[in-house]
Amino acid sequence: MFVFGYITPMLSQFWLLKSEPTTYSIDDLRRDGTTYWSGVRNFQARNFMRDQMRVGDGILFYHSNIPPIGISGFAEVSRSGYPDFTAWDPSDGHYDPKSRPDDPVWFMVDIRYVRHGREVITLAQIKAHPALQKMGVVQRGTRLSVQPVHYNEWDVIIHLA
DNA sequence: GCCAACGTTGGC
DNA sequence: GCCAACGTTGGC
Repeated sequence: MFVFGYITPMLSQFWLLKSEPTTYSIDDLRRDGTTYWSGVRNFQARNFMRDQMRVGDGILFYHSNIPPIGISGFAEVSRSGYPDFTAWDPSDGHYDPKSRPDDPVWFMVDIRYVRHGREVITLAQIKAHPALQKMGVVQRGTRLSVQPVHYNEWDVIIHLA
């Protein structure tokens, strides 16, 4: 746990964020250092970002769709939830006229790059690991792009990576 | 490219 | 409130 410098790790929370690497990859995050996690248009995922994610929370960065599919690296929350301004821009692909600056519907957080994994922890590895069977990414039909991760799962994964 | 599962929309 | 149709997600 000292990887992240936490004194009391149980006070932190852990999350998994999905991204298609052709859209935004762990390499992009390393280059940028930090980024805002905009464009999430799912209410449950929004609620996690708006209400629960806190500065310092650990993030598993997951590459979806394009092999190698799996956890490619680690990040942390660097700013807690605030309105996703891309929803207000008609020229943005994630524009949503129901969200307005005086009454925002969609929220985002900022995240900061921490490190790459030594190699991608593949979905196949996750599926094969007895301690990781409850993770959203291995449960049928769970498509949430922002999901909570249990401390025990986080612990297993950082030791794999 | 296929397709199952999901979330949203809109008619009623 | 129900539910069919539709668009999207995301593994394979």
